[in-house]
Amino acid sequence: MSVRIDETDRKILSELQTDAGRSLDEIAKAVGSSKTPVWNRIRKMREAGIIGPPTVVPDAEALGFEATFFVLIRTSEHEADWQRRFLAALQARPEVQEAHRLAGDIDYILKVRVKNARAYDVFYQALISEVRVYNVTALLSMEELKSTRALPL
Amino acid sequence: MSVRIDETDRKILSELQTDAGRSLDEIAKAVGSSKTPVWNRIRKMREAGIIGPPTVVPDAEALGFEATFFVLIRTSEHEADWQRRFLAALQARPEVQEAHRLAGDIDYILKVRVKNARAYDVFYQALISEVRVYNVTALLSMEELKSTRALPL
DNA sequence: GCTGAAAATAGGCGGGT
DNA sequence: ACCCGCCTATTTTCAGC
Repeated sequence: MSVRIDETDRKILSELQTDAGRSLDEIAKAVGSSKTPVWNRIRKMREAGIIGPPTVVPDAEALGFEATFFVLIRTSEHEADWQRRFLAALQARPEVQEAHRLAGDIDYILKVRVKNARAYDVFYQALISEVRVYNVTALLSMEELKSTRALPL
Repeated sequence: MSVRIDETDRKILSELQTDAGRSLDEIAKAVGSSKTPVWNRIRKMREAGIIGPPTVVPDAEALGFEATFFVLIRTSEHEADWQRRFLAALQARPEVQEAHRLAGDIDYILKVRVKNARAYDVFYQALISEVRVYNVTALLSMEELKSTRALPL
């Protein structure tokens, strides 16, 4: 399932992940190639699922999402059914922007974006009423120092 | 500096943050409006900085970035100069995808994406050689259950 | 697999309502 | 402020090399 990506593909991705709004001509010039081959490579990478659709990142602060929490979760339950319900709950809640299953002491970490601390409490109460967790620690972000999804290609 | 966003703007943002690749006509139809007003609203939101340029999210796994760490950092140093250097180090390192200054016990959390555990160690050694930290805990992600930057508008 | 051009489509802009 | 249609740029396809 691993895909072979050459240097040109990497350059194209690098351009797209910083600004996908430019014309093919500009991107082609930036990577030292021409329109058609660049277009073909992008199409192939889309089909291979290496890149998703272009998206726009809204400014959370400007839209009133002023509270970000990182939530560390321990659970004592590790049965398949519990996991399935927990996963479904995370997927269903739009305030959960990231969810990872971890190795070690802490079982899960979530990144939760909400309008304010009050809204976090609503989320938290709803979550623990849906699935049983052993211990939850919420870390409140005071300042977002960096936020990107760009990979160092 | 707060911007007034009405229901139509919210709908447009909602469309754009899931797929910015569709034509203006399609988006206009989806939000129940027409080309010109939608275009004007998008332009205004871009100018106001509410949305950045369209970008494409590459599939990290497919590109060989197979290790994600969440790094919890405690420090004893809180002088302005230390903070400045720490911030500069984070900005300069492309493997740092997120960095937040926290309230409470733990001072900072980072999300670090690297090719493998070995690469994380390289990053870690480089970081602690640049800035002094008191305590570092790395949480290794076993599975990315959810990852989005979309806001619930 | 690249080039260049042709066809299809969407962005951008002005006038009208 | 929105709707409509024109013009232009860009995307997408397809021939030939």
